Amino acid sequence: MNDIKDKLRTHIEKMISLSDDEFSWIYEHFTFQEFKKNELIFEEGQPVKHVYFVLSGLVVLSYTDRDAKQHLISFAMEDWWETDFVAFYSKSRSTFALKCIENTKMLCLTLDHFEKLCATIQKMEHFFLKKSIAGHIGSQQRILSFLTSSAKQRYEHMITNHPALVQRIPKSMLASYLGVSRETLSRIL
Amino acid sequence: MNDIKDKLRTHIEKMISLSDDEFSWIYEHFTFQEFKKNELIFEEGQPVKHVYFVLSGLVVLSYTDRDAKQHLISFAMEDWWETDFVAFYSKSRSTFALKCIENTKMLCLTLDHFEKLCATIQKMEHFFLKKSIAGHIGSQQRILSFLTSSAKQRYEHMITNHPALVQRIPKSMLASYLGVSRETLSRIL
DNA sequence: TTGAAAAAGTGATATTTGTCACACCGTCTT
DNA sequence: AAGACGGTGTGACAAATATCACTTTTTCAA
Repeated sequence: MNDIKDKLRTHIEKMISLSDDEFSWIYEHFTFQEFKKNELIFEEGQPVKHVYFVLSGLVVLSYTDRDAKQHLISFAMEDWWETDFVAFYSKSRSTFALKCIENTKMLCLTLDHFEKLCATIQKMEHFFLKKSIAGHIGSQQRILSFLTSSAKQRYEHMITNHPALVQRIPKSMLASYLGVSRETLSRIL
Repeated sequence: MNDIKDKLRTHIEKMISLSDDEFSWIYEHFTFQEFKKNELIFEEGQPVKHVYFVLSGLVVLSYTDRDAKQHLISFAMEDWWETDFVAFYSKSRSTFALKCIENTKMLCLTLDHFEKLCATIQKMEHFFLKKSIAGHIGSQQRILSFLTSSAKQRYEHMITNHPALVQRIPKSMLASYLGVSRETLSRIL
């Protein structure tokens, strides 16, 4: 249990510093959950009650279009925060699914607790602002890669920038994340 | 001048509420700047000292690749915040250029002032967190459009969701923003 | 008013990528 | 050991999009 607390604390303290009391109080607002490989955390049409902090394992956020084709929006591994942010913040139903690629341990934070943390400890609002900005910048970089790069270049970019992630996912998933067909990715290699 | 103050205040108060004193103090941290059509606000390689709040007009954030080809990352019109966020937050040099498509009036906020506002008035940190989340969600939607949609569908999506913007920019720019060639967009219409 | 520059349309062709069909391989279960 | 299944590779062909060259239209300033 203490390694879980440490993991969250170390993560938050990369950006802000907290007293023992502050951290203990913060930690009380999270719940722990464990999921097995291939298990669905939530799926399309369901309410999204939490934002998830990944302690270990790997999850993927996906969208299924009218033709039942799956599109992978993002992966989240250790130290990442993930959820369907639209559904989470507006307390509405998800347009995405969140699924485990590996056995995964997560800390879960409800919107009410998220807002309570932000309102009570300003440093936490600051922390989440920084996280959100980083997320925004990451998304902008991905958009730029769609605008400027061929499928091959996007693949090579993944290999150099996220080699650990590439090792852990089947190539068919990587293809979907990169926005190319499985077959095209196979020929690119 | 008062219409400028009102514009900013109305914008911020859509999300949080402020006393007259609070707003006046906040407003003092901004500087006003006016640019002409086609003027560069900053370009690749320059430091980015401000985040810009667009009062009126239209600007575009762009990236130029090794082949000197321009790619349009985002547009910002009235009530939008824009800058090269990487360069702004890290006080480093820009990889993007910010250019005026129309005569544009903006309010400018330095990083130091941004941080001072956030640190002093928690509501402002809350405001910027909400803005950042909205930006992140917008980027994720755009990524999803690259994953799921053809050029034609992306174009139609723009027409229905940002008709005002489409009217104000040349089709060649719209093409670049959508990630297709000018000629392909022309044939799609 | 007119001429230059910018923006937009179009035909011909090349390139990239998707789709479908099928083969191959390893793992897991029974 | 046999069969089922997921993941992957590949050939043939179709569809989408890029590129190049050129024309037409629009805009705007001298």
